[in-house]
Amino acid sequence: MLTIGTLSRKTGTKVQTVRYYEQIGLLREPGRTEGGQRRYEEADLDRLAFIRHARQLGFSLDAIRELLELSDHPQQSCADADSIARRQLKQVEQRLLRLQALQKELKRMIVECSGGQVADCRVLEVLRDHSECLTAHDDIGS
Amino acid sequence: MLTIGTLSRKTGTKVQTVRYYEQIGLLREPGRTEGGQRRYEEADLDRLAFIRHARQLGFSLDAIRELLELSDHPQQSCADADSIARRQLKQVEQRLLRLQALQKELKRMIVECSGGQVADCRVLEVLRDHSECLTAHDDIGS
DNA sequence: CTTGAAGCTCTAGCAGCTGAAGCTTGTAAA
DNA sequence: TTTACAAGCTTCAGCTGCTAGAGCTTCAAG
Repeated sequence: MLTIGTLSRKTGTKVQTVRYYEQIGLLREPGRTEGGQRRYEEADLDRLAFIRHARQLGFSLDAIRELLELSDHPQQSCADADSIARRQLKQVEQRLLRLQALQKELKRMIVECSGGQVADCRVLEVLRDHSECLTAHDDIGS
Repeated sequence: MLTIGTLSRKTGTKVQTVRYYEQIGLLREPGRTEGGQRRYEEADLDRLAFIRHARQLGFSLDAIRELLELSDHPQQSCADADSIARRQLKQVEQRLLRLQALQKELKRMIVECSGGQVADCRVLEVLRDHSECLTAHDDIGS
């Protein structure tokens, strides 16, 4: 019999977020006290921990839904879970490439301006003139 | 006299997005034809290009607002622009670290499951058991 | 003069939460 | 047993940065 607050504390999830997960169907509707407060079981804690862990690894809620679906049916082939993880890895690697490009660009922008005026500011200059850009960055970095 | 479509094409911004930038005050309200269609000048194109470029470098719209504010007042010291860029770089570097950790973790998760069943799936196992995690990842990776 | 692309406004929706208002319940100490 | 107050509840709105769609009007070329 765990309160929502306990779940929240044990998993580092905000109380509202727990309720939100219930609302979107990631967590089941738990039992209630007579007064209407939620009371959870250990299994709910595990499930929430699973969700949070997956979120920390960057999985979307939809991907997590799939993963939970899979782990609820242990007979199936695990190829699906594997492919979800691979998809995820691919995304992460793409983001890494983009961020590395941005890092390079930003470092290049930041030169000592030691009291100079905005008119001569390298930072603004680089932003103003895309052609100065070393890196082809055509997508919005997230 | 540029149409919104021209601006859109030249900067790779969706038409809706241009109107959105106007709505939130990043772009000025342009002149209109008698029929009510927007007509822009070259300066608007430059400003939009600046905005898009900054977005591509990962600056938030708020940061961009500040940068535009600065570049509109060329007398000022450029220390502010520099510090915005540095802040941005710091953020990028933090994200990089996180993503690198995630990449490591995901790679570790993905082992050949060669037709195995979900019950033995490493991917799900790792997600289920946080303690298997090599990396301390306590924040949500975006 | 007609056609069709491109423009317009307005509204709603996406992910993934988060905060606040205003109320009720649970629990532990006095 | 009463009372105080933390923690729960629901509902709604808002965040970022767009994007899509409905349903209409305007512009420009042929």
